[in-house]
Amino acid sequence: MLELAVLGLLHETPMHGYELRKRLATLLGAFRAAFSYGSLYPTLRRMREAGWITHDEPARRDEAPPLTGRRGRIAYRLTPEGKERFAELMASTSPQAFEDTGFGVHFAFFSRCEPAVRLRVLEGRRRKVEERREALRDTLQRTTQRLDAYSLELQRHGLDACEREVRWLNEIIACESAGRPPRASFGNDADSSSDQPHNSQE
Amino acid sequence: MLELAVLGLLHETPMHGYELRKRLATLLGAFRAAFSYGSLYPTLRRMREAGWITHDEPARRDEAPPLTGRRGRIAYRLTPEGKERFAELMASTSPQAFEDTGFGVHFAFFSRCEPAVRLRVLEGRRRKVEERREALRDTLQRTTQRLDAYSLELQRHGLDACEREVRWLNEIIACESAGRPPRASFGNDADSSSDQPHNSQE
DNA sequence: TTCGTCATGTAATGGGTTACATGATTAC
DNA sequence: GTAATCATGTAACCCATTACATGACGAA
Repeated sequence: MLELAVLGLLHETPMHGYELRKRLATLLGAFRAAFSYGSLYPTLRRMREAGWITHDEPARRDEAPPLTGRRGRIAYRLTPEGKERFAELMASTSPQAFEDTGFGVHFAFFSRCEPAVRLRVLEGRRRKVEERREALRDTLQRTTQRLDAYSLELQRHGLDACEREVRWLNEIIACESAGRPPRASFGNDADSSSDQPHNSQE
Repeated sequence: MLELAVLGLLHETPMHGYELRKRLATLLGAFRAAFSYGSLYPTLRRMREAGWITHDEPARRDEAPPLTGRRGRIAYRLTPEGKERFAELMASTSPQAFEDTGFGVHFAFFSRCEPAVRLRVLEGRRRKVEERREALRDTLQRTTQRLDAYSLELQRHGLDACEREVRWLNEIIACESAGRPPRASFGNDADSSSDQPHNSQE
């Protein structure tokens, strides 16, 4: 997941580790705590060795220090192989992609991938959530189980969350099928028609 | 977490590994996939070595096979030290206890612990979710960030989930303060007044 | 000069998963 | 007798975390 997340962010613009981590924190904050440096930096090294990313030479101190002068930073950018790798990971239908975190990371980078891939991920996720929902309905109906009040409440809350997510997914899938990004209600009506390269409408 | 979960289940009645896992799967199914045997059995061994649990001798084949005849099963039960350990883990205010999974496990065993502990866990969780909620509101308001439509939608959905959970927690906290278990709406009106040892009503 | 934040990294550890190996019991 | 499921376990690995070490830079 970290690898995909890094590829996703660098897909747009080069960045150094520290910034990468901050951007990731806000981007994935809806469903996950920030990744730690202890996993980020080793991952960056691995990815560099694998050839997915390169780092521009850090600005040397003996040359003119760049603007605000920060010097030790290492800006990474995607290689062509990295772009391929990104597409590959986004498209992979491994069960991981439909788990909470995996799905979240995929979703966050949906604008960087093809509509067909988005649809497959969304439908995979929906299937998974529906399964969980059915399981929860089962447990709640078979009161034979005699769960205590707290466990029951937990199941109920979980079921509610599942139902809600399925509805949400359905909305988004509907948008996708209509060939447009999700509802832009709620303030931000500046429709960015710029980065929608993949839709011929049909 | 697995350790706490096992202690929690065995708190009620002895059980063998396989059953433990199934029970856990339905009990925690609302927010987590089942634990694998690969983590369950080693954990059971660790816990036995630590003295939290013991296993009754497996029924010997050369004696009368017990009823349906299953033989290899090893039923574990809690030792007094295990009970203490359970109370200790339930009461610990480590940040872990307020994470998604950690909180879920705690909540699932609320009926096995004291009201004061429940309240602390619930309030800790609420604080955590509120923090996340504020962070999400921030990101959504500072549209300066120029997130794409998908990321925006993700944040929105996340924010919604946070708000919902806070409301849910508030309900439950209200019940706790009133000295009664969560609302028993929705069918199961067989009020089990049996296992509520801690409430004098006030 | 000292403190906070930016910035990069390593070592040890943790808490789980997957895949595998084994065998008893039950139902057909 | 054979397939499904019950039941226990090990070994290898994975992906991340915590704690630690280092140091530059800007502001007080």
